Amino acid sequence: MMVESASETIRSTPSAQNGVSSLSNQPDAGGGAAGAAPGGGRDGAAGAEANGEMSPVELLHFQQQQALQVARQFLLQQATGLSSPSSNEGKQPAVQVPVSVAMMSPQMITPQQMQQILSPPQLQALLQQQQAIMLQQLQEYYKKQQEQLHLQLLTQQQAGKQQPKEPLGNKQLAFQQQLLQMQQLQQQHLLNLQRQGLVSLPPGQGTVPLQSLPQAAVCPSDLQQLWKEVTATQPVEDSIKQEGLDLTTNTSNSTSFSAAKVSPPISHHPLPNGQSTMHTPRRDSSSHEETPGSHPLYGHGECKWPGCETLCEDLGQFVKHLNTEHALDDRSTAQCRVQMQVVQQLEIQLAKESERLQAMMAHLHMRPSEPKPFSQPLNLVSSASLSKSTSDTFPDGLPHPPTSATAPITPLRQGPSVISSSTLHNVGPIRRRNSDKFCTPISSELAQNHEFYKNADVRPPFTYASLIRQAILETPDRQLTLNEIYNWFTRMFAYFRRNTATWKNAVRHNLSLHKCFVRVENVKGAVWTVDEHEYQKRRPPKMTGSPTLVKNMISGLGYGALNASYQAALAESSFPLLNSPTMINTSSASAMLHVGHDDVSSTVEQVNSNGSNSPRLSPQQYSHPVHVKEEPAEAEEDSRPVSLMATTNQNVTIADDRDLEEELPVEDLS
DNA sequence: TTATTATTAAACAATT
DNA sequence: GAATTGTTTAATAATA
Repeated sequence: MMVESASETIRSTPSAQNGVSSLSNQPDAGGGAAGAAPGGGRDGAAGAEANGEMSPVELLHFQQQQALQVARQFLLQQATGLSSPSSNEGKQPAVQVPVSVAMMSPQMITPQQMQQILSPPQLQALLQQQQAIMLQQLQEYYKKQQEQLHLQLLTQQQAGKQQPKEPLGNKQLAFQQQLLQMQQLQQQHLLNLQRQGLVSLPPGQGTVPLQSLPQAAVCPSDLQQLWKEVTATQPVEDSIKQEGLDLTTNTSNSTSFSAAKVSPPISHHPLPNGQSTMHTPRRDSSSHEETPGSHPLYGHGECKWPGCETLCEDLGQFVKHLNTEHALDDRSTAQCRVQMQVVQQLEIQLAKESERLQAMMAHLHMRPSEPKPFSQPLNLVSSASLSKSTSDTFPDGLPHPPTSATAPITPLRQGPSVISSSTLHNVGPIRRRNSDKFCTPISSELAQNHEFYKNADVRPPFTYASLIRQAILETPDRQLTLNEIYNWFTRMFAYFRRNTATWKNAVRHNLSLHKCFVRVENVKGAVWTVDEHEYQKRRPPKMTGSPTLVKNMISGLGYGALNASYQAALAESSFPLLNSPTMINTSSASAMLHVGHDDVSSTVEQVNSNGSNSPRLSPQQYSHPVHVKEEPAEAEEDSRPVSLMATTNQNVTIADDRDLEEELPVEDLS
């Protein structure tokens, strides 16, 4: 009996999509969770009107409170994605965090949307990037705060000279309190990171860095020493420089150390000065470099800077525009910060969902496989009940899931990449068609991301028809009952373990709608088969550029060209997926990539999946009576994954050649 | 702008 | 009678 209780159906309306998101723009939402910073209750008073009748100490307190408030707000924004603009913007330029509400609306992107936007490897890369960025940002922020504290201390010192009656102990105490507050903020932020899974901790070490870090950063002896040096007759700049750097180094090193220590997957190496660098994937690093003729912020003739969309005719003009309009200033910095927060929110959501998945997996008694950098929550099942033999899946040792060949392709085509309120709704209900194109042969994609899709609640980027066809073709008999198709969906994709009412209806609808699915009556019921001929007709090639190109590529260049095109796409993700690098034909590959992914996809997909599973069967099922199997649906569940493994391997390696030869006579390609 | 395709929802009938 | 299976229609969105 299918469990239909998971009625949390994702509606196609953007409002419903947004409603799923647990993100909140309400300050209290985040404040309740992460805003428990000590002394937070007084911020309201501190944030009140500054009447200019304060004593120097009060003024100092006020300033410190303001700094702390800003700091807290910033951290809360970091942790919870609050978009409330800082009310102290003008008063605290050193830590101004202007946040545009409109700019923050990307936070409403749901995890599902994000998953649809980003392919598994992109999610992974994004997370890693953001981890490093956030840590770096955190370090910089604390550094600023430390410097600011020193400045305030100097001010205090001068004030103390002017008013020697002011007891030094109070100021010292206030300063210590402030440092402690900062320290607690720091703690809390790191705790948030850890709790959200952004900084993963090895078992048994969860609290060690957290506790040791702030103490190491600001221990009482440090405070004493700091106070001594600040109150001494040291030059101001020296004081700031020395102590600030010391503290910063201390803090940063601690942060970096903890991050690097507790989260080995993060390529995050502390430098002596406390700054940190990260090893970004090659694809990312290359994307940040200005390669001739392209720029990551330039596309489709317009500037991709958030909220800009300025039209630039060529790259030169764009660079000029970039240097003039988006130079290093407060605005750009703020926008960059906002963008980071946007991404971070997505990351947080992903972490939450991953955590949820882990809990689900744990609940279902699925033991995690070997830890992986950030796909760890996505590769929990290696040999659980749902999967019979995943070790058979990729015996070639290739770095398969979730690194995908579609990584740079699928999501990045999602409309304008400019994040603005006007374009945000584009990432709402994303059609599966997108990724059904763009060089995504379903069998290969499934082979590479088999584990990913099976364990992660990510919607597979294929149409229902493609999936149904794949399900049917994977069976030796190439026929499935409806229930078996259901089972295949739920077995292969975690996503389809929920919203059953929705996708099952869609499956039935597709089976009935498309002529490529042929229903064959049986004594015990009916099974569904695939009419490959109809399936190919279902998506007539739209290759407008060169109608003969497909034939040339297939018959002339052979599968090498197809493979090359695929590899060319893969090359962008620096992922050596296919094991025949010598087959790259750059010209044909680029030609194919430019002609149209849809056709490539369909062609490859056809080539890949047709006949690869059971070569002994003729693909012309539509013209022959189908042998109706009689075994019960449940009995075959255990045996099918094995065949799938063999299938997926063949698809990636040698089966395609054979399949190509078999499929070459198909006349529908022209 | 239009046509095509995919998705989702829903109603309904037939079957189990 | 309930659940499942299968068909059909419609609305909506994305894309060519």
